[in-house]
Amino acid sequence: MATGAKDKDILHILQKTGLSKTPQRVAVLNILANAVVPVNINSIRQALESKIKIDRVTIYRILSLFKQHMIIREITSTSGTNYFELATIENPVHPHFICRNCADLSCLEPLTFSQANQWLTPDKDYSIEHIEINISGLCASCRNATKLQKKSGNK
Amino acid sequence: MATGAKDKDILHILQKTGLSKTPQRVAVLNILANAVVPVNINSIRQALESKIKIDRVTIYRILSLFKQHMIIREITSTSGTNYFELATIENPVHPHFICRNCADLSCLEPLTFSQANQWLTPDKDYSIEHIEINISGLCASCRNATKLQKKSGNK
DNA sequence: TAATTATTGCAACTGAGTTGCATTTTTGGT
DNA sequence: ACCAAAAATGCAACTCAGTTGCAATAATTA
Repeated sequence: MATGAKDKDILHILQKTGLSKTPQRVAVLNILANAVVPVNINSIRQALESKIKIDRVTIYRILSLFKQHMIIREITSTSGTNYFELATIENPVHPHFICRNCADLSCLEPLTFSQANQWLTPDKDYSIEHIEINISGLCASCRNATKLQKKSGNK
Repeated sequence: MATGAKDKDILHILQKTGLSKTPQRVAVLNILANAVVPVNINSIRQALESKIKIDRVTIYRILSLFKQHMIIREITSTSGTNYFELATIENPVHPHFICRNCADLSCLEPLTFSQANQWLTPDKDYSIEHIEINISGLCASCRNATKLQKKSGNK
């Protein structure tokens, strides 16, 4: 996202959803709103440990709450921990790329829900609520690093 | 898949990849080859506990090995545990549907790797090796159950 | 068949995510 | 601004998936 969201915007989001605006929630939402790439719990903790007292359980609960209220989306990753990103109209559902080497997660070109929905719905016995597209391989930097390693003859 | 794979086919797969054919590997591969839907470790354990002595660590190691040798694909699920399915030409990469209520996983219409690749590749700095599309919502039976609950006034 | 190599089982561990409960903080009415 | 009720947080302890080290066992080969 990296929209440079201001505190005013953050408070507005919480107010709109009827959630009480505790320092912890504001802080977590701040991180999510200013994140360039989706973040996992560890990076949230790390970013907050110098700024505010917050327990990891609290972060889990806040993220769960935000997800319930559709403020954020959860991205299932193969790397063991899940990632989160702000769910706004400006940031629609899109595929993600996960490097199998460094486990870095990045966003790919967005597609609208209805596009994806239409594309892969043969029948409609079930109801589609969430589409998640995860792509893995090697990111540019890991790819180059691998090439260099091969050239220099390292393992 | 449910291709009704015979023991002969199973042994052939192992032989082709140069893996030694231990009873444990044959047993696990048998389950995967005859599974109608992708299976997780727990269902593999359950299916095998009356047939053969096998430790859960061994199952993890066998699955990891099969994945390395491209015999199977791993499906990341939001339900906490991952699923596995046979990776054959007859069973190409395809989206999966996970019910948010009962966590049942089922397969949707397949799409070729190149279709998906072409569709969502804006640039090619990174190298795509694996595409995973997970869709969640309510499956037909959970959807109906929910409707019934609402009608009868239960929570 | 013996020796080498690979595989399995067991125990113990790590790390993500959850739960119960006491304490603290918000909130809403006065 | 204050106080009671309700909600949120912190802490400890837990569950469960997946991993690691190592000794015991089974498969391969010569």
